[in-house]
This record gives sequence, structure tokens and C-alpha cells, in this order.
Amino acid sequence: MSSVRVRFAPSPTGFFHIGSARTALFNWLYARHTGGTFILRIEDTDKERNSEAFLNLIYDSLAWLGLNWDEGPKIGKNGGGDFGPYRQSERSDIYRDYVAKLMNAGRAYEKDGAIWFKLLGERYEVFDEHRKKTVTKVKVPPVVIEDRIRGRVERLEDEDFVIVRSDGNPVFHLVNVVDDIAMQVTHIIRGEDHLSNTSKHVALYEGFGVKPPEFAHIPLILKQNGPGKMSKRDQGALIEEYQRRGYLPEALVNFLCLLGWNPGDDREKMPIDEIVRLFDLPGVNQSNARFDDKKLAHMNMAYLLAQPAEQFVAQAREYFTRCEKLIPVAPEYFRAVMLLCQPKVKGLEELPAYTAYFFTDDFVIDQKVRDKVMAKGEPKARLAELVELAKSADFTSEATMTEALKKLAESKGLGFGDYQAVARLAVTGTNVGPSITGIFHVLGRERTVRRLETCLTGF
RNA sequence: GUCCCCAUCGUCUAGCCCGGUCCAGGACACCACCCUUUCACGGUGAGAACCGGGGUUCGAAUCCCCGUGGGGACGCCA
Repeated sequence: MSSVRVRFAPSPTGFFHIGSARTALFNWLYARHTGGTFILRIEDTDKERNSEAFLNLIYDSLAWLGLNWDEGPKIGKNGGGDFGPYRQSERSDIYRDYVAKLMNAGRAYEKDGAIWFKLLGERYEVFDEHRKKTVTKVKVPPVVIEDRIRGRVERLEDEDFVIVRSDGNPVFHLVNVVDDIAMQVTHIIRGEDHLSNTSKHVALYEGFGVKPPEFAHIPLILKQNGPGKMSKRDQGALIEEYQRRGYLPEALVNFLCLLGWNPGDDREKMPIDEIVRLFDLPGVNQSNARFDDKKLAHMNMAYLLAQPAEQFVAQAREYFTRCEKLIPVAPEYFRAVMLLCQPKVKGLEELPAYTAYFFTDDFVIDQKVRDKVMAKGEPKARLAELVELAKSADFTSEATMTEALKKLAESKGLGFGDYQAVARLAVTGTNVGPSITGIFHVLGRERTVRRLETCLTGF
């Protein structure tokens, strides 16, 4: 195990979204790539907005994405570690000690009931037009941030800032830095929105007399439509939504890592082991990336298509169960239906509607399609021929059905196409779906005959 | 308003660090054609970009400066 220690430090104050997931992912990838340690730390110092439900959502989402943590709150196989507790709400004593250190060193003072971090330098007052008030500034040299992705960044941090609120609770900047020191974090990989906080953090490290860790500020994910970064309120922003809709986590992870990182060549679909092997900080981009749900859907389809048969069936079953669409049928029948449709759908969420007619005779008939099919050729005659065929044909496999239907068409001097549309309408009610002979085979003789006859009778 | 970051097809991006092999490559999306049993998948092809202006250089997508545009931060939120 290398000495690299990275952390993902979410706060349970809202839904877990794409941006957080990618920050977690990049940290996880870096830890796995370097053989280091991935720490999960819960930044729950905002008592007003914390919720246990959001906390559980973080655990669930990370687990679903496969981002296991080595140290952190102990959940299942994850967690534990020598630097706990890993919830900031349980670390008050530690913060108190560190604040005392600053006080003793003359680097913190009390004002208005709060504790402020003290910058070293000559003080002067100035009126801030934007904030409409007079503020005390300190003459200090700019803070230098050596960022692994941005390079050298300079920023002036010239005002004292609050580190402990008047209610006694420490603020983000303080606890973030204290915990990173206490947990011996070596690399801080976080969103670029934190870049301007970093000058405060570097000042605090200096105040504690500790060399800051490596910083790596990754680009932000921009919302698909409209301006600005993606937030939890945006369309498609929530991880739980993808989970609910039956997206494959591998696909989402693969898509996410390509937002702001690339392997340096044209490869896109890669197994996670390969991504771990290739991922490194120099490969991370500097510019923000716009979220594209079409590309994600495509990635999901690619993964679905490549799924081994039994795994796909299991996933389909789980999805049907979860959204209460599972109709009690023989497992072999369910399996046959799913495998017939696997190459046809873009996602698991399409499956229930796409396969509905396999599970009920009372399926919806698309009237537009019906009118169209019935208006062309001699659908009634074809239907009658199909009924006879279905009564006698060999339903053993899709191939035997195809053979039988081809033979019928040939004997009438017609083509496969002359039967396909009307047959499909009769047994499925639509004009889209898998191979019609595949449907016959899966449906079996009894159902096929019944549906063809019903349609014929309905003329 | 101040400060910080960024800038290649509509989108994600390769190329940029180490200037010439780039009249800029791939993927998604879009369009056409092929395959075909409908719809997809797949295959082939088309259209589509170096933000603008200055410099440096024999030569710049690549280096420098300015402008513009995009993003972020300016809380006793995280």
C-alpha cells in the first residue's frame, strides 16, 4: 500500500448528485491507481441542514457505484480505520484542541462571540462597495497554491475569517483543514469551485505550521441546458434517479470518468480495472464539461448489450420486481422473453413496456398501426394462412419458425414481408419489436394461435 | 463590482507541455446509404471546430500578450 491518502468529504445536506459522484470517483480512482487509501468523511457540521436520510443516500449511492471506502463510517464491508471518528459531528474535541493551538500561538482571536483566524501583517480599513460595509484588511503576500491540475495559482487572502461560529460550531474551512491534517490526507482532489477557498485553507495550514497536501482541482460538470454548473435540482442530476431507472452503474461510472478525464487515446468503453490502471492526475482536463444524457444512454446500451445472458436476465428480473411490473410466469419464460429483447433496448427501463404483450393477452393495440397494416395487401388472407401455419408448425426454436414461415411465403409466391407486419400486429399490437418468428417461438403455439385467431375474428 | 480558473466540431474529447507528420483524429447526436422481417444493433459515408486580434518564428491549434466569451468564488453554508 502506497502512502497516498485521499478523501471524499460530502455533507449530508441534499441529494447525492452527478458532480459529487464524479468527485468521489476521481478520488477513488486515484487511491486505487496508486494503491493508496480512500477515506470517506462526513462533513455534517451544519446542524440545520443535515439529515440522516441524505446520509444514507450517500452510503447507498457510493455502494451502488462500487466506490468502496477503506476508512470511514463503518457500513457493511467498508469503513473503520485508525483516524476516526469519520463524522465531523463526532470530532468536536479534536477541533477544540486545534483551535486552542491557534489561540495559544496568537493566530486566532474572539470577536462578536465567534473565533477568527488571524492573518499576519499590517491592518487597514477599507470600504467594500460590493458588500456595502467597511472591512479590515491585512497586508499579506498572495497565497501560492501549487495545483496538480491548474499549475501555480496565486490568490490574495487578506481578511481574517471566522473559524468557529458564535454558537460554538466550527465552520467548514477549519474542520476541513483540521481533518485533512489529522487524517494525514496527502492529496485533496475536489471540484474547482473550491479553488478560491484554497487560499484560506493554505493560510490555515501555515497557521498550524503544517505543509499543505497536494491540491488537484478538477473541472466542474455544467448543466445540459442553460448556463451554470449542474446542481441537484437539474434534470438528470441525481444518482438515485439512474439507480431507479435501471442504469448499469458500470456504464454510469465509465461515462462519468470521461467527463474531465480521458486515457489519452480514443478509447471510451473500458472495464473499471483498465480505468484504474490508466487514471492519473495529469490526464485530468482543465476545462468544464457539459453533461450529455444521450451519450450516457449510449454508454448504458453498450454495457447492456455486452452483458452475459444470465446476468442480464437477473438484472431485468430485479428491475421488474423493483418497479412492480413482474407478472408471475415461469422463470424460463421470463428468461426467454428478456434474452429475445436484450439486443433491442437501450436500457432496462424500456423493458416493461417493450415486453408487455408477452405477459398478457390483453395488450394494447395501436390503432394507427392497425389501420395501416389492414389497408395494405390482403391481411385477412395472410392471417388465415398464419393461423393454419401456427397450428401445424414446429415451435421448437426461432430457426424452425423462420423456416416454416419462409416455406409458407414461398408456396404462395409471396415474401416474408407480406406476413411480418400483420403477424406482428396480431400477436403484439404494434409494428416494432424483436424478430416475429422469435416472438412466435417464445409465445408458443397456444398463445400464438389464439392471438392470430382473435385478430382474424375481429375483421 | 473584485478575485480566481478555463477556451478544438452542437456535445465529450485527441493533438498543445517537447511549434512543422493536422487543409485537425475519435465518440455521442444529426443526415444519407447499406444490412434487414418491423424497430433497433451493426457497417459505410456526409456535414460539422482550432473564439477574435496582436506578437514571437522560416513556420503556431500548439509559445506570449490583450480582448471577448464561459465557469467559479466572494456567508458566523459546505
